Amino acid sequence: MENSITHIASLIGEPVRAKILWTLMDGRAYTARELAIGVETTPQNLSMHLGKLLRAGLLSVEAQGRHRYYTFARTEVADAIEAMANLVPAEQALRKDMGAVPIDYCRTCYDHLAGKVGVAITESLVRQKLLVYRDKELDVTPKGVQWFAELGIDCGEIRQQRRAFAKPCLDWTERRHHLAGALGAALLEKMLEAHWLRRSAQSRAVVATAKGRQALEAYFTVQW
Amino acid sequence: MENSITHIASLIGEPVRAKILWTLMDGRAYTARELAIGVETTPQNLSMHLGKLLRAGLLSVEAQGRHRYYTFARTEVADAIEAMANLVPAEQALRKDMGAVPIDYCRTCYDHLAGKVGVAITESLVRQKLLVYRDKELDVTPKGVQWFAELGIDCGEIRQQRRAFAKPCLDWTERRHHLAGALGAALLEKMLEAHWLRRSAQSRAVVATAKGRQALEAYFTVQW
DNA sequence: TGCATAGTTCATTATTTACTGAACTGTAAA
DNA sequence: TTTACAGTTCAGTAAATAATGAACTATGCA
Repeated sequence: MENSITHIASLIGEPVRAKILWTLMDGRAYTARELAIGVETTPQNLSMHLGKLLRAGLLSVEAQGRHRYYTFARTEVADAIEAMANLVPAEQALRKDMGAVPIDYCRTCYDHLAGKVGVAITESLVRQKLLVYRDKELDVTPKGVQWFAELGIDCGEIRQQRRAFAKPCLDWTERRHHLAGALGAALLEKMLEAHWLRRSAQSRAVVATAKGRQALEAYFTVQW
Repeated sequence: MENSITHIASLIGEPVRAKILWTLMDGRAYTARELAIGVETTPQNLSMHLGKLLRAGLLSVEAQGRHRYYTFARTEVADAIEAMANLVPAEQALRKDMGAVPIDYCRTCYDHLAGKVGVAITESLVRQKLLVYRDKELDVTPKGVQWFAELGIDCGEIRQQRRAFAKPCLDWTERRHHLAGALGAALLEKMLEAHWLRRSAQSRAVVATAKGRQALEAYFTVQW
């Protein structure tokens, strides 16, 4: 019923719910049971919290058999959580609070690549002048358009999407930028498709395959 | 002591504190007493809440005689609150919760112009091809650079600033974009300087002077 | 000096809200 | 149709925290 900025902030500002949202930041859908594992609470308590997030329009559910899959209702939710994360002083470790495994090396951030590898790739693309900073945004160069096309990514097509094309996203662990937006999402998708990377079972960590390591070294000179 | 995304969200998610932060969104410094008026609580309760916001690094104080002036510690705080505001469903009125006077006509949003007038000005600049949307960002055209220069605003200089140059900010009341970022702040500053606009005493409302009305009509065809 | 004002601190009370256990619905497999 | 599992709902209880009243510090002004 009641809905306001206060209400929404109070929803995020509760440890169990914050952990739920934090888990969902990888962009995948989770069942209540799966969420309960990372969050460490009882199913009925979790259900109560999910209900609140649902009623506030932050999450959406999709029923599949006896499972109910929860995801963010819209990308703005991830944006808001990101904005809050950027308020946390750098010295303070985020994962301490979130009780997650140390996934600072290679992980996803909502739907794009983050962590040391995400930052390294982004910085390599800038160094190679395939991406450039324009004000506080990122943009592909003509050379970059060609480069992405070789990977099967059509920049013109991605630009049509409603969401931001390519924006720098401040990395929580690295405190440096990695590539976000539609282009960042497309790049991660291609890398998973090409079996360079594989998502791990329960966390936001991503592991590189043997093939992937070679490719990443060749394309971006990412040190392993 | 403790500091995390949960902690920060819970700080924002309390009605009294949310109102404090909301008041400070106009970018000005307020004393505890001034804040108590809009927030409608006792000084000692307000002091408690201000202390919490202070310790979390969201606010900063400056003592001047027996007055203590509170402001946002950094612009990221305003960004985070904005991100939360954008999560509130459109049908829901924000000011209902915040108990403010209806200031949807002409008001400031942190340090730039918002409300009906803010939106009208921004849309006029786009219509006149002085500003253009690039992906999800705004940019000045060569013609726009010249136009801003006539107002005494050096776009090249503003671009040097660390903050975003020109970004569209979703207006809470209008649900349409107004100009934010360094350029938006510079424009408001110039308008106040030229006495086109005058800030009102306690609220975020801004009133146009006779001179200002004429100028706004001439430059932007803003209907009064 | 004395008094009013601005603001804070502290102990106590009141209120909110998250958690617990038990009972309940619906789907899947034996 | 029986058992197991996924998930929710609903009581009561427990824990966290915001508000209250009184006492306190510091500045400004007569």
